[in-house]
Amino acid sequence: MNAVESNSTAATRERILDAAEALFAEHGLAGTAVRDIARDVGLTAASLYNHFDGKQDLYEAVLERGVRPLIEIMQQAEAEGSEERDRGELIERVMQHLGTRPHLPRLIHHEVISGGSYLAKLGRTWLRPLIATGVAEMKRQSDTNWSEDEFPYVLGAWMNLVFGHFAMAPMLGIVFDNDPLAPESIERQTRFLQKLARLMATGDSEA
Amino acid sequence: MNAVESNSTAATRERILDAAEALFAEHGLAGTAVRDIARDVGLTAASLYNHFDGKQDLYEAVLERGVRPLIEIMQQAEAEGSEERDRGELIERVMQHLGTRPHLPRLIHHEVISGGSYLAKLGRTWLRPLIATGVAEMKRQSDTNWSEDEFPYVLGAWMNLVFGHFAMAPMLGIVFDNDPLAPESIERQTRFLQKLARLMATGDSEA
Amino acid sequence: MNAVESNSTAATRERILDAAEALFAEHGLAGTAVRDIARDVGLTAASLYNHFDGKQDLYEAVLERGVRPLIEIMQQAEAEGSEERDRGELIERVMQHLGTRPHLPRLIHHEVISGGSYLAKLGRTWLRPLIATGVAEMKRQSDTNWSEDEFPYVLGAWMNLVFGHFAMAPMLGIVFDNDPLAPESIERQTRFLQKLARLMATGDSEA
Amino acid sequence: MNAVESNSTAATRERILDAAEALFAEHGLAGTAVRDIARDVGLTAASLYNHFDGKQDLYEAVLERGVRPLIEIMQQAEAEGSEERDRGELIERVMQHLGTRPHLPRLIHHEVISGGSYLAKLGRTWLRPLIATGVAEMKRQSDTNWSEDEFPYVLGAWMNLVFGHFAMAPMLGIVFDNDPLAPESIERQTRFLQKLARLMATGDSEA
DNA sequence: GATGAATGAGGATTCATTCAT
DNA sequence: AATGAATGAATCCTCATTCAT
Repeated sequence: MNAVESNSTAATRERILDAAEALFAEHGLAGTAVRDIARDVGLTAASLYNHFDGKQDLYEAVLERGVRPLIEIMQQAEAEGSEERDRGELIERVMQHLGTRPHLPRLIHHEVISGGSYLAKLGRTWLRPLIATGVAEMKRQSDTNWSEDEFPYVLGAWMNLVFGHFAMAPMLGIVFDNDPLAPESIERQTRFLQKLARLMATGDSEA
Repeated sequence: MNAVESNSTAATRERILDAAEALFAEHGLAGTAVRDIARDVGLTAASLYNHFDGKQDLYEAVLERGVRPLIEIMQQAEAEGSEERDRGELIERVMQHLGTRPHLPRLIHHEVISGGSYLAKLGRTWLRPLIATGVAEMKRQSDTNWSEDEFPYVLGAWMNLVFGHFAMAPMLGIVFDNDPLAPESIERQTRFLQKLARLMATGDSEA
Repeated sequence: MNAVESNSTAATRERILDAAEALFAEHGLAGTAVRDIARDVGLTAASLYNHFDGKQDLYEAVLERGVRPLIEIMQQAEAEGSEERDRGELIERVMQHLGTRPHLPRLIHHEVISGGSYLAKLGRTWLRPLIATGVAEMKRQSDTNWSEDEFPYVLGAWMNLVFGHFAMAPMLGIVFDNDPLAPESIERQTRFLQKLARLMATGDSEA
Repeated sequence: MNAVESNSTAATRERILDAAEALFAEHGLAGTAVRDIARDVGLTAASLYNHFDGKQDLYEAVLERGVRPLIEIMQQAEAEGSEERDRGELIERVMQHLGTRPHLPRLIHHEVISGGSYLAKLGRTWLRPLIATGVAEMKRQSDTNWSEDEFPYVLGAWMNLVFGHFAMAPMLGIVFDNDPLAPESIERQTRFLQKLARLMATGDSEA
């Protein structure tokens, strides 16, 4: 009974996180009402406080849950070493993951744009080490069009290209009259980015 | 005297737009309090209502004022015809303009991410025609690595690269420890994008 | 020029009173915005203050202008003496006047129901003397069904019958599917009240 | 416990309705501040929103609660059939009820005068059927002074006489120097109206 | 006499949060 | 764990009024 009970509450917690993620992604922290999150879960606002300490706490839990797998993908790629690693494969993994959690990029964009308090943690603690590795990696590669002081720009560009596809989806959908979040759109964007990666690295689109 | 008078009231309107632009860009529509905009202008919230019909109206005026010059830059480039036009020059013009109005990309990101009501107008009325021209243009060029059905992805990528630099500035600043909005950062990003443009078009970074 | 000028301002004053009368009658003092009155006259709210000291002042001017002719009708009837006076004729005169100023009864109802400050003046200064005369008059008449202590009820009934027709017009219109303010409706109501007056006085509908 | 709980919250709702009824009757919808209603109940304005959806909703609930018993009295009288029914008794019942809820007539007057949105419902849904029955009833009676096309005027007159006594109470109180809402005043007005009813029906005040 | 701009006061409503049940 | 009720703090907005022009 206890197990079931705590299963059930863990499930509730997760459902709250799901609802919150969707709403925070769409309306941002300020634009999302606790009551609306609760409603989407089938609860009262008061009940949320049995699971989270407050709106801010819930928001951070959503970010945490969303960002962690991304970090892990990057760290794993880093750990696998440069030999086995394939630029294209990393792109694919990240795109695949974001296709599963399409709210995440918008969530992060909101946070970044607003210069939220979670931003520093995100940037300094997680992104910076990864970037360092990325730069180190680029240095070791010889087949590149970029000089060392251009590396940050290359990495920034990748960040914008990958996240932008998801975050700007509503606009892209209108402009190009398709759904950028549909699996096949993600697939095509993945291939496009892989091709671009080859171009950027070697100037050879078939490399 | 009359000129001064209308100068003064027009100036007030402009000052309100300035303050609103900064706050909306940082906190979004929901996260910005009318009273805070007013305070930044040195007015009471009530006074704003002598100049705008409400928060929503003000928000749209800010977007309108911000987006219009962008559209004009694009339309002008389009009008100049393909001979005289230089890919690199368009990138430079847009980057220069956004350097002047660094709030704009965040503003647009907010709007896009939230799927705001202004979005449809933005996309359908202004962006789509420009995209159409862009696509037509790409078709006419032979020195390209891209097939026709990849064009939208190329154009989407450019949108994300240009706007992303400004919108994600807070994060980039933390990660790379510099100020992406500083003139020389913008300059370098411009050169980076121009180089990338050459790569994307021909696979030759020195083209 | 001066004469024209002051004519024109007097006319403006009157137009303001007209607009205010209509709005106050419909929405009451609290429910009417100064700006709406101004708009109906083609002015700005600020301009009203060139003609009236404020909302309250304007309201009282409207009441004053509306009530005065009523008082005069009553006083004139009183002055004419009992011989020449005809119950039916007084009813007719009042009904005719109210047909001309159909807002007045609603205006007065608002004031009465809210126990407004003008009420006491209205009641004590003007109505009470008239009532006194009315009572005296009824006493002198022998052809009546009413005892002396019923007189106030009779007079109150008349007040409600006459004013009610106009004040309750919106409801009567719905219930009976006609327009109680149309001249012929007023005409018929007048004849109805005259017949009722004969009944009340003598019990004889043909008297 | 549950019963107490739901008693307590239902009681709060009722207390809000009581306070709102009094204030709406005196100042109308526009003239009444939600905060004042709350204060009279011993609550914060925000708390009212736990019980009602807003000012308008509360207003309609007050009207609904007030009008329903009236409708029921009329429908019951109608159902009892004409034999057992006594004109005088219906008058008495209505007067007695209004004596209990003296705010009601002013409330309705406000609504009628302002042509409020509840008015149509009131008139069309409830009053019109009753009027139809009233007219049918009058037709069946032979001892009357009125022709068929006068019936609406007779019924309108009754409406004004009964409601007017309460709605115009503040003015009547000043003019006749008594309290029209005191039980004995209501009693006397009832007897006056009954006598008037006999006069109107047969021309015989002793019938 | 008319008006645009400014404002203090207030007014309806929302919101995050607490707490007793 | 869930909730109805309560609330202080905000938020958007309206309003009557003033004043310089």
